Amino acid sequence: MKVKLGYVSLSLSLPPFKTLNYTNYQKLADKGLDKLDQVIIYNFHNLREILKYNYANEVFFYRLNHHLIPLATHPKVTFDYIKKYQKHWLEIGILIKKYQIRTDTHPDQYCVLNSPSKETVKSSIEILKYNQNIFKAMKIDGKVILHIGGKYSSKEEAIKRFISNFKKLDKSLQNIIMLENDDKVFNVKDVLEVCEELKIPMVLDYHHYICNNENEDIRDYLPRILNTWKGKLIPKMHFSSPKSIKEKRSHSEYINSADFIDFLEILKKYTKEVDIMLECKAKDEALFRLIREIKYKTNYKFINQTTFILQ
DNA sequence: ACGCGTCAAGTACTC
DNA sequence: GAGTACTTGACGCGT
Repeated sequence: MKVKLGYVSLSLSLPPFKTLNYTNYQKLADKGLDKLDQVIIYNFHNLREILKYNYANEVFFYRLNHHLIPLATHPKVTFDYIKKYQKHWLEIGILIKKYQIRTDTHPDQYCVLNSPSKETVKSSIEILKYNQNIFKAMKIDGKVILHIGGKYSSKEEAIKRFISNFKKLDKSLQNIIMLENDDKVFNVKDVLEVCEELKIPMVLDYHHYICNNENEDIRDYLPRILNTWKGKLIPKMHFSSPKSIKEKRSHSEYINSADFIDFLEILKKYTKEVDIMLECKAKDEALFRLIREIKYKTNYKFINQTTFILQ
């Protein structure tokens, strides 16, 4: 099995992205849009640096920070974040393609497609379109990873609403969405069934599976999960370690390498290839530490810094 | 330079 | 009912 590892959003070796929230934007009055422009230009620069850093360190799997363009989907702030920055988008897109970095996005908790509130669904669709727009502007095949959403007292109804709202989306939007099991409500079985019905890929989050399961054996589900990727893309999964036994839902700074290796040893019976996104507080440092430990503990054959093969 | 309150938005949980 | 966690913690203000 060939395994490629990735990390999320920020490198600890590089500066963070800048933001501008609505309150501060308003305080700036007519200078608000100028400030926003400065932040956006800075973030483009920062993202280019991160991509170069990834390439230099042979990281080929990366999740974009979705606050690259602050206030992009705010209902009261309208500005052109595509055409005006076309040159920047293309530059970023060219880097991503040149470096062959698999890139995805993961909206935050406000993107809830199955909400009973029409307004919430509407703004969630706006968030999805933002993601679609930026992928288009970069001319890359990015994907958005979503959760099913809230439970609202009935899981069944909540799932039905998700499916119904999903089917109402433009086909082009449907095509970029993948679903991930969450740590509280929608477990592996729930999400798998939805993915099978909608014929979209399922991103298995192993940490969420540990937090939220009905004592099912993951081995029983892996063939079906991997089947949702057949003929589409290399399967993608998420892995992280719990902060502590007490705070098991929180992400730890680093990956527990023994758990990770155990997981790989299970997984290798089911797929020839997988891309695994590590979700750790220590970001790329967690990735590099995990690699050091894997090299020490196993005889996996490394193709490059972050890609290896296990028999 | 640093600490603290705040931030557009949803949902679910604890106290 | 208020506070908090989720997440990508960053910004601005007061000291």
